Amino acid sequence: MRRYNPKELEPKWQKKWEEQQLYAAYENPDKPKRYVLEYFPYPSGSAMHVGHVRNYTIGDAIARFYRMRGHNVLHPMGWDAFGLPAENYAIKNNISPHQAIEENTTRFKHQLTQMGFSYDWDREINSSDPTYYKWTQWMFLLLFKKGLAYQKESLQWWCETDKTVLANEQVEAGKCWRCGNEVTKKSLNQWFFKITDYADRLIDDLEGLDWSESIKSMQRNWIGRSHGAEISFPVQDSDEVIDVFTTRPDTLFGATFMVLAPEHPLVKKLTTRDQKSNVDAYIKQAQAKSDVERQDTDREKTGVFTGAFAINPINDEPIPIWIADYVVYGYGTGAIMAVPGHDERDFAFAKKFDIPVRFVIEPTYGEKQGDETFKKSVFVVVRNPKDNTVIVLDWGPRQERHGGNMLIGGGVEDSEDYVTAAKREIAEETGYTNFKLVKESEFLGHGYFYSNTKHKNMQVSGRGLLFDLVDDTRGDTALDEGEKEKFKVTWQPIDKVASELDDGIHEAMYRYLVLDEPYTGEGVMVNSGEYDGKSSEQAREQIVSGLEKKKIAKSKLQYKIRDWLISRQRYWGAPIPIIHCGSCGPVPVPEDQLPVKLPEVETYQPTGDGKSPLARVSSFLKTDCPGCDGPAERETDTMDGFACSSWYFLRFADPHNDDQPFDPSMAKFWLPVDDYIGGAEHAVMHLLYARMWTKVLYDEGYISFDEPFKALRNQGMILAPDGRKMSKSWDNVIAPDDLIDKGYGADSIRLMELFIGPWDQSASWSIEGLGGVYRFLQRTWTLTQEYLASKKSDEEVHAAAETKESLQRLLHKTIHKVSEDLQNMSFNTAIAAMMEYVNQLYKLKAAQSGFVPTDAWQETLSTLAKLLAPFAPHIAEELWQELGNEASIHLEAWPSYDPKLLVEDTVTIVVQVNGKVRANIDASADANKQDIIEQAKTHERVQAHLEGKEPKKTVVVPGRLVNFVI
RNA sequence: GGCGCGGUGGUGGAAUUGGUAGACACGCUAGUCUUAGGAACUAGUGCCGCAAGGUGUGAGAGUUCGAGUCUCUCCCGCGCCACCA
Repeated sequence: MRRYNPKELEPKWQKKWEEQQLYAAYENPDKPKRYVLEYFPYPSGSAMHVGHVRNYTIGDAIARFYRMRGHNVLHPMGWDAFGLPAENYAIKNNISPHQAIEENTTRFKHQLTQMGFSYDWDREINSSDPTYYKWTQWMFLLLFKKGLAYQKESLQWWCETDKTVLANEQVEAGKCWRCGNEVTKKSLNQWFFKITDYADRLIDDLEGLDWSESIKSMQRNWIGRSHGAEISFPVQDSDEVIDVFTTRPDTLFGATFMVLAPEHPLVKKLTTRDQKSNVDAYIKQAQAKSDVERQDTDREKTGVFTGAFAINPINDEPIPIWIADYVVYGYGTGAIMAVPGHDERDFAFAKKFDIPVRFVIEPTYGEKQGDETFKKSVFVVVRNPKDNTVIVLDWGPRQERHGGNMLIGGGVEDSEDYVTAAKREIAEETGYTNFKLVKESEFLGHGYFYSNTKHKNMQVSGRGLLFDLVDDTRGDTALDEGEKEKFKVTWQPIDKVASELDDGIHEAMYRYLVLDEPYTGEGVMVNSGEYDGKSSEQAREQIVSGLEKKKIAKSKLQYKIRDWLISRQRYWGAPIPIIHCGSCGPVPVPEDQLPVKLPEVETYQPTGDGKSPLARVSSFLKTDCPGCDGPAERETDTMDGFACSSWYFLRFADPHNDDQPFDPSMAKFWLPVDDYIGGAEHAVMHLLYARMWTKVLYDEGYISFDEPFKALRNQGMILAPDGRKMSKSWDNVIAPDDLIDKGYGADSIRLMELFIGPWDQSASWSIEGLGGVYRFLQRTWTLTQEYLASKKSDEEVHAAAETKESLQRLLHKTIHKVSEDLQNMSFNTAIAAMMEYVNQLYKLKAAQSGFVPTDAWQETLSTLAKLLAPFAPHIAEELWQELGNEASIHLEAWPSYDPKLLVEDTVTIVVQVNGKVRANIDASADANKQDIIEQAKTHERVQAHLEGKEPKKTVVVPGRLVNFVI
């Protein structure tokens, strides 16, 4: 009998498939199309490990499944060869990028081939090839002509290690996405793509996409749209105006100062003579801080007064203008109106610099019912400074409009002031008598609730007061017997209380009195002139529309996303197709002169002087202006590698086109991508850029869809067996090549990648687990070989109808399960189902001591091979052909199942007594309820638990269970 | 702090509309066979218990004949964002 030897049979089939062009994609309109795409790799590392391989295994299983189901599948592969990853690899290994790409793509392609992935290699693309980047440059010119590419001198992220500027998206927590070193800022003249023009569409169109919620939210987060208003504050005794952006125009009356970012251009103009030295010193100090330092939220607020004042346009009040580094220049207008009463940062700043705080919104909580009885009230916190605890009244479980954890509270009598009332309430409700007033809230709180003691709807409005316990002298409470039981007096640690309080007013008061936090929520307007009494939501609209008429304010959407900076001061990228002419300015390279080829150079190392190495190549640099024929210079920066990957999925539809980036009819045929598979690391880089370019092409009429990737599948990471990320520095990298060498074979690796757990969850690689799936393949192999051996012995076989039927039932059940699971991408359970199936086949074989009848076994084993084909294509093909088939299994139709064979004649019914399983009985599938109940009752274990009693109630779920309730 | 995703044996993980919790695999235990090898095969394996039985899906409550699954409260872990006005 032949031994299972993947080392021999896998390369054999890989070669045959290649010769037969088995996986070539054709535009056949008779079949439904399916475009399955995995992120194309940077050929940057020395090799791929089993973590990378998972991505392609998932894609290949999907591609093969749909191919067998009669779809016209496009499953291409290429190389993201331009850009930092590839060039840094070359620098590190001291070779030219050309050579690095050549070597790495060869190695990667070999790795992919030996894994047996079904790519149409005829469509292979390489983004560093002139036939490709010609069209990347064409795309640049398209953006340029649309006014979506522009040049600007500005301060940008600069990576000193990689010696280039970076886009915002490419800086993660102040570190370069490639080398992980801290970035600095540098001012250079740079090219940008105007992605901000697409911000709204990039957010809104997420809605209809089949993407994970987490990626969508990352993109929304990144684009950072917030709704608010821009308001102009005139500067006192000056013609200057300070514009601010705020999401809370309703707090305008509470603005008691303004803050400009230290970099704000108005700072120099506004600063008065006597403040100049302070301001200059502060600016200098702010500049010295790294951006990472500046973003540290826990830092204490710093800032200085400019000496100037602005006029609050809503009430003409002069308010001081400060500068502080908690205001960032890049967002909004780089200036804010500061409302310390209703913003935590402004509050902290105001406290530190003794700036007045004005409260203009009072918290409200609860629904107003309309029939409330009004009561002037107090909300009282009693603190024990000795152990930092406070009194919380526990009114029992929180019900709809009463109960829960509360502060001390109560009504204020006509003869009392707030303090007197509060003292009385403390004594009455808790018995404590010796305490002193510490703080009283300047604002009121308004609560609407149902009083459980008075049995009616109440409105309470009043102040919050904080008392410190002097000693724990405690007299009797003044409660009726009935009242006493309604709540308990408890002492709780100070820092735990706020979120436990069940009433919004109590919480707001507590936060202000004890935690020193301002009120940032919604509420009712006060100290706001004509807006007093309105809700803050209402006032927000009305204040803006009122000022809008006077042209002082306008409602505005503000975004965090910045334009995409695409210039790179590096050699290894697509040259930006622009010529700078002294008289014509920046002129696009005429389309017929594309590509602007990357010149061969002796040294390509980045210079670090803010210019790309191309600036040293005079033959490249010097050219004639296409406009006026005068002497001119080429742009020497290259494009961000992410530009190349922003349209590659389109090129796969028509990879050899010399006249266009792609034929629109081809794009129309294949796109959008149906299944896009890759890691989550591109959430806000590639995926955002590619969506933008797609929208540009859509707007220009080149394509008929405006989202490139219908479904996005982010596979989970494969970790090393030690649970850490695979990395050379940890020395825990597992390469598929080694496993293949050891004899496991690509099929086992592929199976393991999927069986290890749900495809979208990360998992640690397990060599023992790999042994498990290998054993499964071997068992499948041996079963088939034994069958073939018995067939050849030419014995007379007796077709036992009963066995045939059980084989068929088992088979159709398995087809059903594997098909459903594949459809739902439940690869791990699909594989489990096949394992179970093979285990059962072994048992059946043993039970009948051999393979009878032959024809049913032939069908069983051939179909098993088909089910295995998307996962383990080599062994599936080998067994298929050994079973006597000529054509490739991968051209076969996916097996279908007969629903009739899924229905069992007899079913196992669970018998429960009081919900606990007591017995299993077998009953025919169509038995009626009464029969089943009778049958269940007679079971001895059931009888023991029924104890001779008649069930109070009997629940029957047909075909599943009987439950007797006694 | 905000948003998103999770929590099931020794381990990775299974469980249609609520209906036998732990499929499948790893590991472990015992056995069979063997050129005694980290092979193959057979049986067992949530926990407590000799057993009958009890108990069990992060914790607590609720709905239900019945809850891993639904509702509420809380705890823990991971990811992303965060002085963004």
